Amino acid sequence: MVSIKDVAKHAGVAISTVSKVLNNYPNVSSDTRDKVNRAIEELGFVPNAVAAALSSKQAGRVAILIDLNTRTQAIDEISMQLISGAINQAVLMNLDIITVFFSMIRDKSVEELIRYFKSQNISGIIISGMNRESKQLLELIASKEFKIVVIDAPVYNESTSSVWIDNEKAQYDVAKKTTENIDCKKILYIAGRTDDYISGERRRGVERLAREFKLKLTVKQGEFNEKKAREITLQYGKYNDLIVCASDLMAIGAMKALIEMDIFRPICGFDGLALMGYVGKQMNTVKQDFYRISSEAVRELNYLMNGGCGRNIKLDYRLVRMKYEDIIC
Amino acid sequence: MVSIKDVAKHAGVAISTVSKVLNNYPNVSSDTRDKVNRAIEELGFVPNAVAAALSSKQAGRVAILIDLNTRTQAIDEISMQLISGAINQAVLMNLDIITVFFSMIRDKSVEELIRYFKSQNISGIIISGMNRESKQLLELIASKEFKIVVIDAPVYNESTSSVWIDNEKAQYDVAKKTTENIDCKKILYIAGRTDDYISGERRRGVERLAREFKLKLTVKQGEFNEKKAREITLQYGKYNDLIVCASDLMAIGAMKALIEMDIFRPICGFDGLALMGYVGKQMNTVKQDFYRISSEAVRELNYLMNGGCGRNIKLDYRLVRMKYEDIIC
DNA sequence: ATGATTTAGGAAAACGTTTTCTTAAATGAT
DNA sequence: ATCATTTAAGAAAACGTTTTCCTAAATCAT
Repeated sequence: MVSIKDVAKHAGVAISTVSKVLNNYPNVSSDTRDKVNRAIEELGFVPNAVAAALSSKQAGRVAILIDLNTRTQAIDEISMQLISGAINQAVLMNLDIITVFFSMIRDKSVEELIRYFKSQNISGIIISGMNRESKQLLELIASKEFKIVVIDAPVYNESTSSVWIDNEKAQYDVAKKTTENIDCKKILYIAGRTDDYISGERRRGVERLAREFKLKLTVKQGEFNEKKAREITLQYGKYNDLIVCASDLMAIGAMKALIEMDIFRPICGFDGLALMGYVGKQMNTVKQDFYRISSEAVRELNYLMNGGCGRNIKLDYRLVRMKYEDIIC
Repeated sequence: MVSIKDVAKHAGVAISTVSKVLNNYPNVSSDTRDKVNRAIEELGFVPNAVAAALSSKQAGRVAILIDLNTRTQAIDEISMQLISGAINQAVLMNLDIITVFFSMIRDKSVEELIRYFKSQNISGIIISGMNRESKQLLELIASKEFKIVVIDAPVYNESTSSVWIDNEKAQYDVAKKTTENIDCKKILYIAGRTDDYISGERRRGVERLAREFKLKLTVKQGEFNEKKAREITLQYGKYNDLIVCASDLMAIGAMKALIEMDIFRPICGFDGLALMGYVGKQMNTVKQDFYRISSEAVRELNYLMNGGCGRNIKLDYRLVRMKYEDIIC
């Protein structure tokens, strides 16, 4: 392996000079710079990022945590969007990013998590999908040992930021919009996982709607689970005028149930998955731009790691009607 | 940051002794071992993997290459399966794995690719989805600078292995099975991307079937693109008795076309995506176990990196009829 | 022309490990 | 009891960088 030492010798300069050229330091004459660059070229030298990371005490790496265990189509789509957004932004900002998958760290204690991050020189973390599995992550966030950006949960201290959309308002909006064209007295709400932060928010949104318009609201726990949503709909669907689901996946479950029972009820979902383009029915939903969300998260993490103070970044969403033609590319 | 030096001082031993304890070297008395372990405990010491990687000249890291640019549902699902399988296997084998996304390296020359891998201390690579974007990767494979496992393309030299399923036979099998219950004289085959290795294989499979059973075969290039498959089906679907597609996604496109034209033709797909459970129609397809494929790839890479010689690992597939109940979990 | 300031470039320490030698102590064989 | 062998543990070099400090030369102001 050809090292900086070889380059220095070949160019007839000191190691430190090569390093300065490599890192675009000012105090190098263009003569020397050329000489060094020529040597680099001739020797095919590639700087070793591992050594550089060890040597420089600078910030360290950024990690994005992705849940690998929840195996559903919907999660695949969201995860990949999050990953894409984060990586592209990181490349743009020249950050060393690493994708860490939950299965690698699941069931580990906070200490072990911290261990892992420390051992990997990770000092900035992006966390999405805070839920019951993430209790440890919450502890991690509280510890202030790292700079952290949380997606969709406005919990923060000075070393933590969050990137989120207003789930309460979004749920309200999409449900309201769907009621507008129909005669709606009774709403069935299929809620998300009880201990998910966003579940509470969304539920409050539909509750506010019911209150404001004096609608009868039935709330059932769907756990973000398609099958469960189907069962709930089979049981309660026909007694309601509208079925509001806290996720697209559950909306699909509800739709299947309606088809089975051969009745029609309007449904609305939440997330704006491309998957919705494949289910054959149109549906109102809240389209979240996960790609954008995680790009923003990376940008915010960079801000934190450069000494910025924690804050909440609110992003917008769009109400859309999903159908085949909207999605296919 | 507490380092091995602090541990040594605290335990009253030399640095090298701590290192020996850390790496379970034999020549350490249990007394010393205990002393060191106590110090590690008390100081909350976490070994720095970066430093260790720099110091030890050992094998280096494993990378799995995932394409991030082809933005479709199907790819999301396959990618996530590949990632899951690889990561879980790597954790099991205690390998340091890193997921590298194509967008980070796309449009870069082979030299730059090699640069990247070198700089990241990567010496083993898993490559999937060899196609026109991957020409550079082919060069990389030829270079023998790294140990490489290619998924679904049996190209190898002594430092390269491949993990694959018999695409020719699988395409033959699924198409044959679908013909069995119908009166089939004419087949429309919607092929994959011309320069994809697997496309050629699959095409040969259906050609063999046509030859053996004296069927009229019309082959059109679908490019693994749903929209294109839809268009092809709109144009040629009604003149054929069976539509065989080189991927599930194209099968979905074909299905949409049939629905639009309000005619029925049996269709078969390829891949066994969970997505197929959402499209509302049953379809025969070839189920590939991508999770298993990439676990095997990691195992094989480990074998190569330990001095093993390149070889082909053939995995099996299953013919399945995909429908809602099969998929939902 | 002189002294003060800037600048280019080098020497060497540091980052946190692993690994190779060495040495002193402990054990074994006679 | 002596010498040979094994064993535990430490010293120090190495890995490939970055960074700090220093020196000599060059530039500037007077």
